[in-house]
Amino acid sequence: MDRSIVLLNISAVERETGLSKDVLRVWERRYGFPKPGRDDNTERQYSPEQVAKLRVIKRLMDTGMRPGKLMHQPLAELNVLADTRAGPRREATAPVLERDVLALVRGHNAPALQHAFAHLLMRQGLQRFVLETVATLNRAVGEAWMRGELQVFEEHLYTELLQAALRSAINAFPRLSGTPTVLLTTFPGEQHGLGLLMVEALLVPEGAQCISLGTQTPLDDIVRAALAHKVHIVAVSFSAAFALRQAGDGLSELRRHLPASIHIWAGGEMTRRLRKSLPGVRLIPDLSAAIGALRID
Amino acid sequence: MDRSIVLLNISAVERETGLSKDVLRVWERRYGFPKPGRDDNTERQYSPEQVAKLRVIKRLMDTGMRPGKLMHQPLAELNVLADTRAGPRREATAPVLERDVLALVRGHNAPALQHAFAHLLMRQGLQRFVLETVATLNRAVGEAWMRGELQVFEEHLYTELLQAALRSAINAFPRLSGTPTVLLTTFPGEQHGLGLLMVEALLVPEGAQCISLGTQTPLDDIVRAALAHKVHIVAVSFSAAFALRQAGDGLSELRRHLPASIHIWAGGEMTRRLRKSLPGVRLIPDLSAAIGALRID
DNA sequence: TGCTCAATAATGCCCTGGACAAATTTCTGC
DNA sequence: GCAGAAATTTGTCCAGGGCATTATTGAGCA
Repeated sequence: MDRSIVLLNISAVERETGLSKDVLRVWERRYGFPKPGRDDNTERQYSPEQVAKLRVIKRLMDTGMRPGKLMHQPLAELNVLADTRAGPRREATAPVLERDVLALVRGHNAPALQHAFAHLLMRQGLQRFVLETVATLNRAVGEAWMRGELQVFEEHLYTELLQAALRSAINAFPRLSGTPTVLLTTFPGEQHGLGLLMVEALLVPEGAQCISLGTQTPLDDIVRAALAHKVHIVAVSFSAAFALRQAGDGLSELRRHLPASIHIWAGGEMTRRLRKSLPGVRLIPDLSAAIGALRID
Repeated sequence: MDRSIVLLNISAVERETGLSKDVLRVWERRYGFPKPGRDDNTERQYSPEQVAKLRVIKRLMDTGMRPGKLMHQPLAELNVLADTRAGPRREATAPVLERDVLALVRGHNAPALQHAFAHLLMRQGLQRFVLETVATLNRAVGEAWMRGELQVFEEHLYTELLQAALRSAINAFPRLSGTPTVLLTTFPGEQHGLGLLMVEALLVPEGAQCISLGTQTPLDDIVRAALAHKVHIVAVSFSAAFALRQAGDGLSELRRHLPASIHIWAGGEMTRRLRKSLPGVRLIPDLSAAIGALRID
């Protein structure tokens, strides 16, 4: 095991940060950051520190901040910003629970974490678990990550075990042939599937029949699937990181290609940043809105 | 709902085909395909037909063919190639089963498909289900897709329901604190998680303790996770589409950063195309090899 | 002061065309 | 028939320019 510093080339940085090569190069030209070293062949070589800072910048931008302001701040300043941004901590809500679960994540105690999820789920029931516990925990995990208190792999383990717990619980419900039928998926480029699972977990107990296509379904195929399965609602989920523009364009496109009788829901963190209104698309900025929407649509 | 043809810009094609913008542009320059139209702003606008052909080309290249040979063939020729490539159909193995399941997929009968998976799983047991049924079905689904007999959304539904079935079954096993401990994940850029789930489904009944991080864990974090969880084996999965070069580099890097006492497994379709040998990395070209490796390592 | 609309700045994405290294295939001499 | 050299193929990177969209600022007005 050697300690040599691992330098990353531009496509590795693209993969790891979600920032395109074009953006990385244009930032360097315009802002002077990141200014990677060059290898023998004059190709960019990014240091792990640069990548770490880029990740934080990306995360802050996903909450609506602009790169010009962030680029020259030292990492410490960025963390302060992140803290401010996070808003007041709601200590009262469920601080003990959050702390306990975060402790398990940080302690790398997979069995205990799995057990904790199962336990909470049983005690609260699926819907309450999602609405109260999961929503809160997700926020806590996101904020901890932003403050640098959580490694990427720790977040991965959290997400993975949570997904496993939700999926098992959903599967335990008998598959009703009830109404309405909801098609769940994300657009190409959006790889976070936890949101889909959470929505499914809310809707299935309401008697809805959910058909999930997983993540990243091409637009054409969403349309085809909606028609083939004769669904009443198409629900698309977006994480905070998803490009606003793509989302807006995609949703309009979807609206144009689906018959008016099929409702479109757009949910997830990103939808709170959407400015322009999308006629014929129902925004579901928070999870509880999903259940409400179900009763209307 | 309008019928206007949907043209895609270059980044949409990148997302939908997995071919980078650079590759799309250089193919156009070198081979004259794809030659998209241009919009008012002289930006590339790809037709759905071009994208469909690109998808087939990509899939053929993932089996080892070279672009220069494929680029000028009409779509029909490519499909013939795909057929040839697929090798002799093993009609004898489980043709009825394959046909039945494929019929359910094509009939968009989600409840029946879910039921079929659950039924087969119960009858065969988890390991046999994975080794015999799932492996065969995956091949059949892949080939059907290549022949154009399956839509993307149909493949998505298949994958999604299969994953749900596997996850439930895995969850049903008591989480043993047994040995060895195996860390499962994929490299950044590899978003197919079905392989991970299949390996987990094989190992858990053997008494191994599996910790899955899901897909796309940065290299550094794989190392950190392996150390934090004190695992004996790190297993990384690659779909056929994964870039050979990246895989090789990444695995060597991983080997350099992990203590020698931790074994590294590389599995998935891609590993069959790997040429150069990777010292200290065990290749698991097919699933049954995983169980064998477990008994050795 | 507060508000609307226009001017300005910030930002992301696309483009061209050149270069090079790694991998693969073809050629050559034995 | 085969090892090794030469040629070809292929993916990725680079520089630097341009433009459309979005956000911010400023001006005029109620």
